[in-house]
Amino acid sequence: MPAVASSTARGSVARVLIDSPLPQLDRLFDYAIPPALADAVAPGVRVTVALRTERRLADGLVIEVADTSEFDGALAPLEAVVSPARVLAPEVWALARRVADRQAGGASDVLRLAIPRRSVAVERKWLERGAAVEVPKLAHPVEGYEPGLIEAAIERGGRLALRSIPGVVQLPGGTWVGRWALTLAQAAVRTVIDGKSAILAVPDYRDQEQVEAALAALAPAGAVASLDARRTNAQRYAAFLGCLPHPEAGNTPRIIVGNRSVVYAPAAQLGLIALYDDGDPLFAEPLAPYAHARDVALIRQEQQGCAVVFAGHTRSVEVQRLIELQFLDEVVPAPRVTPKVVPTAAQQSAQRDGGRVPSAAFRTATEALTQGTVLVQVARPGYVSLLACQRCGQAARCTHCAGPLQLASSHALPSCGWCGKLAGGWRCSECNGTRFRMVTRGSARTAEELGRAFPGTRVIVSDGERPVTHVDGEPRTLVVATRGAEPVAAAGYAAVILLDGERMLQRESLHVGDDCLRWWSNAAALAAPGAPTVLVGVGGPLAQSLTLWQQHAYAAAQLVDRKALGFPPALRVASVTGRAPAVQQALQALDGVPIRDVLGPTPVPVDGPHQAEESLVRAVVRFDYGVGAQVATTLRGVVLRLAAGARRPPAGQKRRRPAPTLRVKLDDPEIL
DNA sequence: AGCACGCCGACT
DNA sequence: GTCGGCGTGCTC
Repeated sequence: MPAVASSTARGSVARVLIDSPLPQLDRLFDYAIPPALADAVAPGVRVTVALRTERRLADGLVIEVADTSEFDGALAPLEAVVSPARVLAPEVWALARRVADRQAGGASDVLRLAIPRRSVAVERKWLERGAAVEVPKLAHPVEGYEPGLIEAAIERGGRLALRSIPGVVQLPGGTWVGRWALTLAQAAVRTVIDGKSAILAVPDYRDQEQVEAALAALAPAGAVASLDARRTNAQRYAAFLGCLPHPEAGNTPRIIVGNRSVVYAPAAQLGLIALYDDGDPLFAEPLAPYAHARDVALIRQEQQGCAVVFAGHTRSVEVQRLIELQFLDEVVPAPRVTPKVVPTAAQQSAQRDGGRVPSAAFRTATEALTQGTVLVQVARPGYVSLLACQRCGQAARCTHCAGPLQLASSHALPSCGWCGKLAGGWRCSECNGTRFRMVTRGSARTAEELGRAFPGTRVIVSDGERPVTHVDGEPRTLVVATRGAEPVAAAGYAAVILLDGERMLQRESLHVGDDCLRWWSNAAALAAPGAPTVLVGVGGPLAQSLTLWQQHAYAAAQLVDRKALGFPPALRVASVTGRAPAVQQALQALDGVPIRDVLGPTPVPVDGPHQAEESLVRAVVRFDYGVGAQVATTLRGVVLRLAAGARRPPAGQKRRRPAPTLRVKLDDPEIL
């Protein structure tokens, strides 16, 4: 390759991050800027560079333009500048680097979430025309809280845990949205009027639609950008470019709405990041390095001094911890709004509904149906379902205790719901059949049953597959929705029946309680003022925190438990998965680090069509927040060393994809 | 990941 | 002699 001597001319060196998931390449490489490209090279532009040979080209991003290089060797020249768009803002780079370091991962993997794939046509249009950005003229106070409190926090870059106001509200256009969405929109509008951008992150697109509707009522369309994964890449890229400072138009504050990855958006003059319902598992990034949007928001708050707001009807244990550390300030609605929630026992069901609705809930629903629409929340027809003999339909029973057999997941052995024994060689007691059939009571079945129980009623089903976003709220209408798929009813529901509480609680997970409370609270928040919410068949502290609308009390109690057990978020965890020697090496490397303890290594159950030969083990490391950085860098070092030594199997052998030698996952919510 | 470099066995 | 096998190591 034509080597260029280390140059000392002004701005002649480009520091480039190579777009690669390889840990060995997760650092900056210096390239000489050929005079022909000097005008086009700037921090944040996409480039192509030669890697080791002229023929091997890689994509990269210019991080910095410098005068000299530390590299003692001849710098290779930049191959080309892909486009003049500066897609990586300096502050987003700083964020990505910090997030990657914290998660023991690579910055390129983080940037994949921050920068959409390039679309040439979209980019050309943007460069030619720019984006018409309008700023709302009228400031709206953030209503329903102590006047000026939230506005002041936004201005000073404060950190808030905001209890959302339950209920629904009608927007000037006529649409009804959750009251929480209006709060976020008002806060965001206030932020742009102050000359700063706002990022609003929501779990899914149905939440996003509500926020967008609320924003449409308060701000001109040009002030809002939507960056969700549901759009085509071209649409996302167009919205993304719209947030960037335009070469001619300059940068204007925006309101940027999206799902978990919107926390990386290139917001000009960032003033506010708000997350709604941060306990929703959708905020946990499933791609390496698995950074949670909540953590990213907190890092960005620290780096950029913007305000951060965690809003919702429930309180995640993580946010509760931050409140107790006085890192977040708690803000409650003023005046307080409390839905009317009544718990009821599961027994004494009415006859015609398939035995599902207790009489108290039945009476409530019957009465409410004359007034308006009633919401019935049911569990998802998931895997906590009962089993029956495939041949004769007889319910499958445990051979030891005659309890009902269940499936915990798609590929688990059936087990007894009472004694937990695995049902290995099960045979039907009636017909000696050996195969199962799942008996689920999904939303459709429930709808059918309820239709019979409430004659003359229109039944609308909303579930994950066919979600309904809005219903008109007319009387004699029953909405059967799986948890999380509840439509917004005009003027709010006349009653909300939370039907499958008991079944939802059967899932085994560290945070079933938190999840259930979140599902129930979000449904209860859709009720009309004064309309009853009936929680069926659940008692205890969980039911109490819902009926008193004091979800924070449950979170506080949970945190006490987690502290006692040494579970997150009382401390942090890292899971290390790989073949036994690799995991061993990782644990040895942690020898000098003051971690709490190590659980395992234990064999990882092999799922899917993988060969059992590649048996993997996993160890879980527990440590205090203070040593997080040390743990992350240590584990990253091991990943790096192993990556260097990793070799593919001898040629000619079957071509299986080489599993990553070591997978490190920090703060995995599914752990333990 | 790729790709080149390097150090041992069969060859025109 | 040297062509080319694939184990090793690096990428400005």
